[in-house]
Amino acid sequence: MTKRLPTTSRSLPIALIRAREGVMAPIRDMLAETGITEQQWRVLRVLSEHGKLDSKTLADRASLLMPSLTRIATTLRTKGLITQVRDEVDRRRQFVEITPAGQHIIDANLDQAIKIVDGFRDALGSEDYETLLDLLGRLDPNLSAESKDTPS
Amino acid sequence: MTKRLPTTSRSLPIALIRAREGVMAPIRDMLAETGITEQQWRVLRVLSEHGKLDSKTLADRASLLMPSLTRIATTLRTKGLITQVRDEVDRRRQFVEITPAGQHIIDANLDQAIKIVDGFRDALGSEDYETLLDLLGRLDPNLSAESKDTPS
DNA sequence: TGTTATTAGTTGTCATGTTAAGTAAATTAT
DNA sequence: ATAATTTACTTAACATGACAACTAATAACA
Repeated sequence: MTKRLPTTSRSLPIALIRAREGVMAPIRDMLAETGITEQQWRVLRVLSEHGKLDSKTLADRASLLMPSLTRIATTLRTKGLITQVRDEVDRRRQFVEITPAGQHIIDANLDQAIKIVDGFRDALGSEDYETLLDLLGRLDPNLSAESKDTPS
Repeated sequence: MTKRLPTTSRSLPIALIRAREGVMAPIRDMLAETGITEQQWRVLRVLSEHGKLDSKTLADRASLLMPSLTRIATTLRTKGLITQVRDEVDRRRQFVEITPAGQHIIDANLDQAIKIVDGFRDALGSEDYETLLDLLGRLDPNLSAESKDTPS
């Protein structure tokens, strides 16, 4: 009998997809009422948390590829949720900043977002929840490689 | 001080995205040489494992939405990797089956796919690897709800 | 039997993921 | 200082994800 890949139900890639789907569903539902997507929410979140950032750093922190960020930024700018200004020193770069309207969306949804996240922590139990985050982190090449800081 | 969402680095949704990216990257690289996408590979895998299936079941097992499967099936049929035949009993339904050419792609990449998957298991250690799959399963509504079967 | 509801798939639309190629500006090397 | 290279995006093209609307066929029901 030859080697076999694990059954789809025990396949790591598929397990990750399904878990992600399970987690994102309620978040998407919440955001749908606000009219923004999950990725747009992530961008606003990062900007709200870190303030003005250049596109590269923003893309990295929001786990988005640059082409995606370019389009998302266009959308968010059109919606008046962010502003973009070119760096006068290095004119290739661009800084992105959240607007009051954008911050308002964060403020209006933060509590519910926290509840959803807490719901998953409760469902797993905080111990297993932390274990899961650690294990997932070990699959992230950007983390497992440079074992560093990242203050909680 | 008000409540705050976890930092992106400890955010479950983002951790899932990044872990998925870390796992899929090498698999995508492998498949790129074959000219098929990750989703197309999943479809072929499921068909190879379960034989002829109706679209609904296939979509479910490959974790794809029906609209996506419709398009993927068109692509795979064009490439000659699957065949589709209408169910003569219930003419709404359609059966999908892998062709020898499709099976050939599976055969030609299975060993390497196994190596990649085993690589992650080794990296985590088989104990943590199983723990991870269990925890991910608990985030999947389709599993955590109907705690049943799924023989390994 | 005729109407209605349900089911299996398809199609349309918009937003992203992904990769490749293109642009403009800054940096390095000769 | 000029050419080659690198960097920070942007644009293009194709495949999916997600959701809504639509078609065809079957099942339910009055």
